[in-house]
Parts: sequence; structure tokens; C-alpha cells
Amino acid sequence: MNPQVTEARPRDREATRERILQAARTLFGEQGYEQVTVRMIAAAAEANIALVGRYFGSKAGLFGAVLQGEPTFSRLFDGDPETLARRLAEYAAERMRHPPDSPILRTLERSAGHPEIHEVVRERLITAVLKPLEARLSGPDAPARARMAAAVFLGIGAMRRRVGPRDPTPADVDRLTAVFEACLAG
Amino acid sequence: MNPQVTEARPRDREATRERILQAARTLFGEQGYEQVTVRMIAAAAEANIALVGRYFGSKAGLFGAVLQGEPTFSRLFDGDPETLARRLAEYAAERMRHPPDSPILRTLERSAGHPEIHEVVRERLITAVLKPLEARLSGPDAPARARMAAAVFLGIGAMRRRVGPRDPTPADVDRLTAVFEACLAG
DNA sequence: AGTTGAAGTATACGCATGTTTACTAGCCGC
DNA sequence: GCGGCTAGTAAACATGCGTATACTTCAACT
Repeated sequence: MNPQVTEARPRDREATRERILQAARTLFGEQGYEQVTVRMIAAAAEANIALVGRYFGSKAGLFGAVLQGEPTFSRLFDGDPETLARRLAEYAAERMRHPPDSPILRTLERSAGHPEIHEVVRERLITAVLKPLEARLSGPDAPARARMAAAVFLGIGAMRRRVGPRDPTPADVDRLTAVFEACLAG
Repeated sequence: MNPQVTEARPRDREATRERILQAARTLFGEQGYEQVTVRMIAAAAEANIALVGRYFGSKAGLFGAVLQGEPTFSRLFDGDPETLARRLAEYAAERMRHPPDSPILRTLERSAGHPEIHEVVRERLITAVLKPLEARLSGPDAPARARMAAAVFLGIGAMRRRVGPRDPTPADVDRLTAVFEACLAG
């Protein structure tokens, strides 16, 4: 009769794996794929370098695992369709000032370059952002409209990172609302 | 036996420098800062690696020289202010399908990550895009409005690179026109 | 208790990068 | 002609990367 195996074993594969995953989530979100090294992740997770390879195969595999573990944006898109544009605008306005609270968008904002993660980034952007939004749009051209709204999101983040943060004003939110309404208009 | 296939090039500091610059312009625009190596640039320019360091100090210095040499977007912004949004929309719609014709935007679209070029990217984005557009806007909040329009540009490019190209439809152009009108509305 | 297998470790491999050094050779003014 | 400045070259340097290997340690099960 075993006691519960879930608690505080000194050697715990699952816990170590989780520490690595969590460290990677944080670091990738903060600095993007290429700026973060496997050694940094291992150090932050207080795990040995070789374990990263052992549990995730490769750096790209770990990156994929991070992205797969992130939730979609369905919550943001849920609610009254009439006020969807406004909610998106408020969220985007906050993105002028601060990086996304969600690691997934932080990670997607950065890490454009590397070819080896291109596919997983693309897949995750589609399933976590485009498809959920698209599903909530009525009328024609839903994919195109969702894509354009997502483009605005990415663009806002790109400007913040490249030019600098900006405190969103009420006028900014109004403008963004109009922008998203234009994006989503059927 | 062949006589020399490659005819000797006269020694010309300025011409060599220009070849390197031109090769860098092309490669950075095609692949972004971090994907391009100094050796690739030297090979494309048919110049020795060391000359890159000699003439431009460093890879980042060369990148800065490329960006400094690019024209601004004033031409796109000139013309009837009434139809500015439409012109921007047509340009942006083309960006859904193809990378920018101008190396500067291609370069700015990519190369987000590297800290060592952050400053020159920022500076160039401001002086080549934001300021010229801002100068053509009347009414309040011109910087904020220009910034938002620029964000849409960057976002469109980001979506093309990450998700894939899209053939813009007339409806896309209409939507984008409305988006830019919302961005630029005073 | 002793064996065993996996978790964890230390270290090195192979490679690519940006950069620098020591050298060669061609052009120009004399 | 020729000497010297300098464009151009070849090679190495130093570093950091992701990954792989061989070893050690420890906990669980017979």
C-alpha cells in the first residue's frame, strides 16, 4: 500500500519537468525565443542542462511545449458581440503600455525570426487566437476579419517594443474601438 | 586550362564599401538581422570578411548604415489628405501578400529581437515613418494617430510572416481603408 | 540488504558566430 | 623604378550555443 506519491520527493521527474517548463514560459515570454538560452532556462529552473534535452528533446521542442500549454483567448472573445470591439480595444490599449499578461501573446509578439519555431508559432497563433475569434464572428469573411483584428494586436505590441510604451488615453481607447469595429465589420 | 575566370577588380575602397552595403541591404531585408551572418554578407559582396569590420565597425554598425541609407516614407504620405487612408490601405493590402518593396520596412518588420540594434531600429522607425506621417496630419493627437497607423502596418506584416500571405480582396482594401480612417481620425 | 533502474550531474563535443590579428600586394607620388 | 601607404587577404581567436555522452546518486522493490 503506497502512500500518496505526489508529495515532495527529492527526485521527481514530473516536478522537475514542470519547473523547467515554468522557467521556460517565463523567460520566453520576457525575452523571446532566441534571446533565451537553454542554460538560462536550466539555471532558472535549478535543473541540469541535460534534463532539458531529456524531457523536451530540444530547445524548439520545449518552446512548443510552452505554447501548447497556454490557454486560448476565448475568454476575451466571449460576451456580448455588440461590445466585442470595445473589449478588444481595452485589451489592446493596455498592450500599448505593458506586455501581455499572458505568456502566449508575449511569446508570439517576439520570436519572429527563428525558422525552427516558425511552424509551432503559426499553428498556435491560428488555434489560440484566430480560430476562437473567427468562431464568434457572424457574417461573411470571418477569417479575414479575425486576421485583421489579430494584426492590430500584433502591431500594437510591435510598436510598444520598438518605439516604447505609451500610456493609453481615453481617446486612444475610442480610436482603437473604431479600429476594431472596422476590422470586424461584416 | 582556363584563364582567370574572375577578372581582377581594381582596388577601390569606396566601391567595396558600397558592395558590402548593398549586399547587406538585400540580405537584411530578405532575412532579418539575426538570420544574416557577416560571412553571408561578405560572400554576397565578394569581399573579405574583415572588411566588414574595417568599414562599418561591427555587424550592428553595418545594419545601422543600411537603415540610415534608406529613404523615408514621405512619398507614400504625400498627396491629397482626403485619400490618405485609402492609399495607406492599398499599400497595406499589398503587404498582406508580399513583403515590402522597400528594404527599410522589410528590415523593420523583422529583426525585433536583438538588443544591439534596438536603438537604431527605433530611431529609424520614428524618423522614417512616424514623423513624416505625423507631419501630414492635422488636428489633435497627431503622434498617437500616426503611431496607431504604423502599428497596423507592422501588424499586417507580422501576420503575413507568421500565418502566411493572403491575396487581398476588394473587401480587404475597403476594410483597411476604414481601419486607417479610424486610426487617423482627429 | 542488496540490486537495479531511472533521476540527476558534470563535462565535453561540434559548430557557428562576430571580431581581430598578422600578413600580402597593388596603386600613387616621387 | 621604387617606397610607402593602404586596400585586401587568410587565418585564427574567443565565445556562446544546442546537444550528447558517460558517470554518480538515490529511492523503490524484491
